[in-house]
Amino acid sequence: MRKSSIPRRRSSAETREAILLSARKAFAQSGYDGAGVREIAEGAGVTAMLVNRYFGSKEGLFAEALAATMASPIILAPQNIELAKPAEAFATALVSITEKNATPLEGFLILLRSASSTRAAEIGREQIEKHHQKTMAALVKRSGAPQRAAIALSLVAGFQVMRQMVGLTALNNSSDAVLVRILTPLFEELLNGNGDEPKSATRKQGLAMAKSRAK
Amino acid sequence: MRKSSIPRRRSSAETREAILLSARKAFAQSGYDGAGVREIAEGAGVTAMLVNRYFGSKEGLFAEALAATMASPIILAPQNIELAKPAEAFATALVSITEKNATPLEGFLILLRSASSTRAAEIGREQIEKHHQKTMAALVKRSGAPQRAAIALSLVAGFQVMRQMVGLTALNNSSDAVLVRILTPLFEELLNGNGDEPKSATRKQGLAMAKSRAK
DNA sequence: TTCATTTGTCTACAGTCGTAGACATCGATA
DNA sequence: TATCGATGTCTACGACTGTAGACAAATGAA
Repeated sequence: MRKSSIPRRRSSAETREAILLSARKAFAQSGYDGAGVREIAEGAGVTAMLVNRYFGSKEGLFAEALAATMASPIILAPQNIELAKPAEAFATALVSITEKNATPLEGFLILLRSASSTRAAEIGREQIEKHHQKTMAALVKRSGAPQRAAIALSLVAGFQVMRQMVGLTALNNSSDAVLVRILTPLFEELLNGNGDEPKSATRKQGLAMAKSRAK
Repeated sequence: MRKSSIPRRRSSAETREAILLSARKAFAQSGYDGAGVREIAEGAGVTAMLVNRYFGSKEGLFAEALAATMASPIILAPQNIELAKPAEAFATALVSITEKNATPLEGFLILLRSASSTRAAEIGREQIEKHHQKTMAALVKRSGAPQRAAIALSLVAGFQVMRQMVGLTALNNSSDAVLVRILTPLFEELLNGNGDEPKSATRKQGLAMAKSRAK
């Protein structure tokens, strides 16, 4: 029986978790090919071989790390899309999440940076489409167009890429408020849709002229 | 004197061009780390060492290949942004360019797939910001906000990533017309801007809150 | 204490990478 | 024909990679 408060040097679960955490960081930063097993292991305070002992192979580790990342609530802040002003909440969440020293949206980062590896890309697509269905369900239901949700996802991914991966100076040197102000009407347009017009009370001030053109 | 129509086995310029072309393909498909010099050389019908002879190193080859790709007119179809309906032209160009069997927007692909390598990311940022200035100059000038241009660029990049790299089914299975219809008002919003309001007095009350949140 | 199980490390191997240096071959000119 | 520069290949090296197998140490139960 385990009554001691100091188990062994480490419990199996703790080590697993430490490796997964290190793997998430490393994959997000360097991609599937770029992140080395030795480097991941060092980040978790273990040896490279132990990683393979726990996850079978690097591929297995990648699948688990990506799944864990996607499942975490940080991505897309899905709890916000039910608010009264979903577009603004969406924009604010996206901007704050991609702030300079903020934790990256690991899911997208891992996915994008690993897309060059064929096997990793397959795993990634499965994960993102599964997650995509979950988090964007409300959005799809409202607009009735999965393409709309997909394009919203594209904007989120692109913004994150340009701000966190590429590091465009125009995005890094400007205040959050400016970015939110630009992004909000975009999300509004995406959330409300323009093909079907179920709700008229939704205020879209800057959108009137945009809508007139879109037939 | 060179009167013969058959020069040598190959002229220096031809070989250079062949290597660059092969490198663009390889980098777009596999990223900086993923593409090997031997593989690139084989695609050009030469040996790996000749690549280094022409470009000094893999890093030098990457810089030139990325510059050549960015300079090619395919990316962002910049000639269209001067049309009467720039937003719609922009959306149409983006959708048609990212069609299933279309030539990928190599510039972005190379950039994104190579972002894991630190050195490659630096080169890429330089290139994209240089190109960004050129192609988006009109857009920036009109809206007066470089952030707006950067976010437009984000949307373009994200859309391309999701359609060509990730291969989201919602984007691949839908008709071009639907995608254009969704994208057009977004570009319109980005092109027209709302920070400086030249034409309409519609103000934004949602902005205050956004600004208050983003400290 | 004794012993088996868990937790972890060390060494090594086969492969790939970028690339340095020596060597080969062709084309035009003298 | 003889020669020289341009064009290109061959071999090899050191540094990496993922991971297989043998070994070590700590833990809990007997």
